Amino acid sequence: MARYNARVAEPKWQKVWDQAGLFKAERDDSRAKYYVLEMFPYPSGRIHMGHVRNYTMGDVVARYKKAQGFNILHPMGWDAFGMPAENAAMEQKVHPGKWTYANIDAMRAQMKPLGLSLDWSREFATCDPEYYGQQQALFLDFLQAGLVTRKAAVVNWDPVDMTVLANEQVIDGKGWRSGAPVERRELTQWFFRISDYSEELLAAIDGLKDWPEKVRIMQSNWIGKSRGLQFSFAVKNAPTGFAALEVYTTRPDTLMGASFAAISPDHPLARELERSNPALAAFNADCRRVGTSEEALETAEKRGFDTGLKVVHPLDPNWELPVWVANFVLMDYGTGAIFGSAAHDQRDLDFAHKYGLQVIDCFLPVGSDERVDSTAYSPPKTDPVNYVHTHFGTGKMIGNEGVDLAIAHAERAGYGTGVTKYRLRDWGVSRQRYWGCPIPVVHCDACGVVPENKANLPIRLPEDVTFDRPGNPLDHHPTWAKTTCPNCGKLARRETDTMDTFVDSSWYFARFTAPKATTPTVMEDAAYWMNVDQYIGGVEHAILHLLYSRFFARAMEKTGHLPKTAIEPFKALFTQGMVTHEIYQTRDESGRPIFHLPEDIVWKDEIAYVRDRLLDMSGNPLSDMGGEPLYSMKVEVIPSAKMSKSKKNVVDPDDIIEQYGADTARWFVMSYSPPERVVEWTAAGAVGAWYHLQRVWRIAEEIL
RNA sequence: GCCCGAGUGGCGGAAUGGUAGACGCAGGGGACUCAAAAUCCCCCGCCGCAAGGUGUGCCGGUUCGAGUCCGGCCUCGGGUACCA
Repeated sequence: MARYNARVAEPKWQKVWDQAGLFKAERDDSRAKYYVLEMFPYPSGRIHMGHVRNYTMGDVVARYKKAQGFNILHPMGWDAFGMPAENAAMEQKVHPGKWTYANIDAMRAQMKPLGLSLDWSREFATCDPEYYGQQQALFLDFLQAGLVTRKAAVVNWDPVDMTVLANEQVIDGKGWRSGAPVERRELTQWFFRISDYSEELLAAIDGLKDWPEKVRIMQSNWIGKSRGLQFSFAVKNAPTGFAALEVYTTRPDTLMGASFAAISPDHPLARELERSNPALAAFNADCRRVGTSEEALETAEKRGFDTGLKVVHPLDPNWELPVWVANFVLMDYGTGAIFGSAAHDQRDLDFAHKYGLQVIDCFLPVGSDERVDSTAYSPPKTDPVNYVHTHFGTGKMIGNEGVDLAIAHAERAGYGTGVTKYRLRDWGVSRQRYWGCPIPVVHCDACGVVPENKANLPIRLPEDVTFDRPGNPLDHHPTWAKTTCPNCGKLARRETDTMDTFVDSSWYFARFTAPKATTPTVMEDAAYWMNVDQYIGGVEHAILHLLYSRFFARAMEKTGHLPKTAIEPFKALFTQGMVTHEIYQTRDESGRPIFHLPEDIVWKDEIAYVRDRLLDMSGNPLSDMGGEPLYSMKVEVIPSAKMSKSKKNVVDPDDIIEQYGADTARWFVMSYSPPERVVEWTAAGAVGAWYHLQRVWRIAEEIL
C-alpha cells in the first residue's frame, strides 16, 4: 500500500484549489457571510510556529463555515510599518521599504505551502501608499469631526543621540545605543480623543459575549472607571498662581488620616518651585531620569523631597500638612497630586515610615483593635470595616458607604465635589520616525496648523533618505517638508511626525472589505462583510490593539466610513496560546549566557550536552568517529520559553514542512494542547503528529 | 509596583464539591510475521516484595468529603499606553 507522501499530495491539491479560485471572496447579498480574520503579521522576515498555529486556527474555522454554506471572507495582509525596518536600515544600510517588501515576499512564499484557505487577491501591506493614503484621509476626517487634538506629552529623550526613544529602547533607564541616562522631555503631539469614549467603550464591553472573560476584565480595568473626591488644599505662602492645590482621591473616607500632600516631579508646582530651589531641581531632574513607562515609574525606589510648603487641611483650618514631591505620584493620573493616608495605602505607609511622617488609622478590621504597623490596611471598598476616626461617623460600614458619605459631606460643606474619573488617557499617535504613515498636516507661519487637501493624498514618504545619523530622517530631508500652505498658498512646512503603527492595525479589518477602493471603505461592502465574525490572535493584544480598534470603528462610524452595526468590529474573539520551545544555554567565563540551537544538542542519560563542533578532515564531526562521543559542555535547559531568535530556540516551519509536510505541522499545533494554552514544540510530538497523519491516510486508502 | 492568566504522571491533558490521572503521546512487554511495516492485546503517578501508604505549586481554613470553595503566599507567562 502506498505511503502518504506530503510532498506530492499537498502541492497537488493546493494547485487545484488555487486554479479553481476556491477562496476568492465575492460579495453576494443573497447569501449569509462569515468573516474570519487572524491578526495580520508583522513582516519580520520569517514565519514562526506561532504564525502557523494562528493561521491554521483561522483556516479550520473558515473551512468549517464554508462547508456549512457560508460566504467566506478570509483575507491576509501585512502590518508593515514599524521600528525593526528602521533598525535594519541603520544596521544593514538597506532602505526600510526594500527590507519590508523583501520580507513580505519571503513570508508569503513560506505561507503558501501551508495550504491556508486565504483570499490572496485582497492582500495589502499597511506601508502601501494606497493604504496609508486612505489612512491619511481618515485622519483628516477625524480631525474635522473633533476626534483629534494636539497637546504636550512626555517622551524618552536620549541626550547623547538627541533622539526620542521607544520604551523598549530604554534599558534600566539608559538609551539602548548610547548608554546615556534618558530624560523625560515634553513635546507637542497629536492625539486621538479616545478618552471621550471611555464610558461608551466600558459600557459596551458587556455586549461582547463571545470575547474571553479575561480580555473583558483587562479592558475594563484598563479604562479604570473610579468615583472619588476632588478638592483643593489651600497652599500657605504659595508662589503666585499656586494658591490652590487640586487633589483627587478614591479614598475620601481616609481624609482624617491625611499626614502629607504629595505632588509629581512633573507637576507645575514642582516645576515652579525648582526654579528657586537647586536641591529640588536636582531631585526632580533625578526623578526624570527614568523612562516614561508606568512600570519603570512604579517600580522605582520611592523617594521624596520636602518642599517646605504647607497646605491647610480642608476640615480643620489649624491643621497643616507638609507638601512633598514624590516620584511615585503620576502626573498622568488624577491631578498629579495626592494626599497621603499612610494607614490605608502601602506606598503612602512606606513613604511615611521613610520620612518620619504620621500614621493615622481611620478604620480597623471589624472585630479587631489592631492598629496599622508595617502593613497598610486597605481592603477592597466592597468590604465592611470599622470606622474609628472620620468626619462622617464611626462604626461598621462598607467601604463604599464611607466613601459616599465623605463625598456627600464635602459637597455639603462646599470644599470638594464627587467626580468620576477614568484611567484611560488620550491616544498619542505622533512618532518621530520615518517608517510610518505621515501625518497629513502643514505648519504655516500665517495660518498655524492646517490640514492637507484630500486631493494631495497620499502624502508619500520620500525614498531618498539616509539613516547615518540618529533622529527622524524626515526632519533631516533637504526638501520633503517644504510645501505650500493649503490655506493661503505661502511657503509652509510639513508635519514630519508619522503615526503610531497601532493606527495602521486599527482599521485594516475594515479595509479588507474593499481593499482596492479609492475611499477608505465602501459602505455597501462594509455593511455586508462587517463585523469580523471570528477574530483570532495572541492575548498580548488584549488591551491596546483591541481597544484602539474598538475606538476606531466608532470614529469611522461617526465620520461615515462604517455603518452603525460595525462599531464593535470583532463579534467573537479567540486568544491563542504561544508556541514555545526549550532554551539551551551555557555560560562563558564571565557568566554571560550563550545560547545553542536545538540541532546542536545531544542527550545522554537525560542530560543535555552541546554537540562537539570539531570536524575531521572530511568534515564529519569528530564526536561521531567511533568510541565514546566527545561532549563539550553540559547545557542548562530552560523549558517552555517564547521562541525568539536571540535565544536560538526557534523551530523553523520550513524544516518541518520539508520533512513531514505542512499538515503535520498544522496537526501538531492544533492538537497537542488546547488552542488557548501554550504549546511546547517537541521533536517527539511532531513525529507523533506525523504518525497520526499516516494512520488517517491508510484508513482513507482502505475505504476508497 | 499594578492588571490578567497558568501551575495535576516522562509529556499534552480529564475530572456538576463525591473512586484523581478519562482520552491521547512517548515508553515497556507480548501476539501476528521468515523478517519488517502495519495492526491487535497487556502494563505504565510515586514509595513498597506485599499489605499498605502517599499524591493535583506552598501554608492555613470551610466541609462527612476539596484538584474544585475561602484566606494568605510562591513560581512562571502576558500586558503596563513609543515592541508588534
